[in-house]
Amino acid sequence: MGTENDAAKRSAENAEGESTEKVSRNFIEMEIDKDLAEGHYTHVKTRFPPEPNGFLHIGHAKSILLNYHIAKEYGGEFNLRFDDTNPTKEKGEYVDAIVRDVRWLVGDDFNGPYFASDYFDKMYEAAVSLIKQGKAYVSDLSADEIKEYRGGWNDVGKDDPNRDRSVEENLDLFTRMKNGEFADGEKVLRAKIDMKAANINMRDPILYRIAHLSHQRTGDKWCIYPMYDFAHPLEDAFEGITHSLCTLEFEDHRPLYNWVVQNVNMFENPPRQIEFAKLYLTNVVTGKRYIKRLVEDGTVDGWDDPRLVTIAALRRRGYTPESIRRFVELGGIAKANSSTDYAMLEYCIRDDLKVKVPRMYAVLDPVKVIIDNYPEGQTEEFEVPNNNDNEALGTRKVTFSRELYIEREDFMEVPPRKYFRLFPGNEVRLMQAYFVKCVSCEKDADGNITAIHVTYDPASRGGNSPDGRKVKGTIHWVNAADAVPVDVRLYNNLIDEEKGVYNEDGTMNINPDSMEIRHAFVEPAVAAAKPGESFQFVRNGFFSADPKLSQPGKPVFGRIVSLKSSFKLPKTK
RNA sequence: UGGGCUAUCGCCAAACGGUAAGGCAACGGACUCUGACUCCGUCAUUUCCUGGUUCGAAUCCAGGUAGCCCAGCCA
Repeated sequence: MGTENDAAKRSAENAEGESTEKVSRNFIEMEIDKDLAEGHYTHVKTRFPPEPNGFLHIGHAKSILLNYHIAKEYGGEFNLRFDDTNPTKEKGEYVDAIVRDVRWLVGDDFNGPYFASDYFDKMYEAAVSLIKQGKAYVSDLSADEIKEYRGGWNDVGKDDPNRDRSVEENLDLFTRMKNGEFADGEKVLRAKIDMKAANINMRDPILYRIAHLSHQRTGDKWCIYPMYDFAHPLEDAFEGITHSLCTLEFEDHRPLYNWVVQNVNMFENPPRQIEFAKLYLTNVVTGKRYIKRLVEDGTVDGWDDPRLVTIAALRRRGYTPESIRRFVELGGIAKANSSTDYAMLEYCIRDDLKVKVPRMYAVLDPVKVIIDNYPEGQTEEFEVPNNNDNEALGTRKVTFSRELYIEREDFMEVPPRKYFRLFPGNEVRLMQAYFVKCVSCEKDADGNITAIHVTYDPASRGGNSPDGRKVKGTIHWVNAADAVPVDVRLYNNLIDEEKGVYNEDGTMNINPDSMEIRHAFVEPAVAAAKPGESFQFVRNGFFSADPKLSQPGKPVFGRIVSLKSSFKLPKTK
């Protein structure tokens, strides 16, 4: 009966991957094939290297899964490594959140987590090696001066006045930087490359800066911290990464990446960086500072608000790791900037949950139905399948009696053409129960429908009439006597899609109606849901008991995704 | 305006000189105890544009055009 679909079970299945036959190889696979064929590498090792400065979102899922699948495909390894080289931005709590997200997506099938900060000693040695080779020097220039000396796109840079310091002096100065003899910003270590390079990254990039800050993991051991462009290639190389997959904005950094791994003289077979396009979704907020603002101003109730597309939010909403993997897989890997339609994500979760979860009855906007010719006080039970497309999900009993609830939108006093549901004189099937025919309705003083009167055909018990009579409409219902009231949240896009996400002035176009709360009636089996448990509410979509909102014995449901529908009610009111 | 990258259906995306895959979306229709699912069908004579090479070009060449990224002691 119960569906024990918990994260642990999902994770355990993660490693297998879907059996989707791929028609062609992406450009990264082709590059790796070539590397292997030409003998540049004998194996493959990848990594996902987040900075622990915020929550991961759907875009990161692409990176995680790409790196993971590439490694698995070639029988290689996959590392999770935190790029924690800047203590001003990083927090330990993000480490835990990120590990949880990665684990949710790929299970325990990764090495690590490792930390860039664990390599600080070796990075320091690498810097010393560059200094000794005359390839790095300590600069006295201020940040502003360095910026000025670097020059712009249309001109070349000027040499740093300290560029030709002796090795001895550089060694001494760098040691003293490390020892804390200088204040923040007073000195930096720069690579000696080419101030005239067209690629600005190569104009003597900064390797180390001074920051008298306590680091999450290394405490006060260091007051100098390596810059990304120096640290990252080294981290990759230290770990024996072969293919360092990153996003397009780092293309300009690749020459520097190569310069570092080649010039520190520590690696005989250094890694190679390959860039791919980020995954963007249409009309969603992924920017950390924007999400932060939404959290802070209370527009959403945290980084895992189900309307967000952080991995934590998707998980809370009821998305499965399988659906995310499928989504990423369908999107493919390429170098063209693109924005995937949100409908693709919705397709993936519907497709995944379709046969996985039970299909039950929940009436989101209830109106009472009275079966005039059904004996008062009589009750009967129907045994109904939990999922017509998955017998393994078993059956359950639903009780039926004279008074029921149905959806308000399943009745119309004056129906438009092609309306198959209940209206005076029309007969419909109450799902799995009986045919009923509408006789009348009651209204309050304002004209609102308060009850609908029908008669039932006892011969149609179970939902079919022995005389072969057909009905065009089948509607779901719950028994008024034992239906359980629960709150159900319907989500709409957080963003006003007409206007797009961002405005020129940095504000966002928030949809004021991104959440509707419905006081619904559900059948008892649904009310017994455990947090995180998902269902299809027949004709209403897929729903999950929100783990953050649900209390023991009192679930609060959120809609993961609606069902597709080709039915459009003509405009009324 | 210098450097880097990218342009193939509404949205992703294959095709690697041999005559435009596939998915999502959409739209028809069949089926249906979910207006869902499923199933069938439609959906690029043309690949940003203009020339050129070739028996043959989305693929090669030349010249344009458009978009994205880069001037942090962020990653």
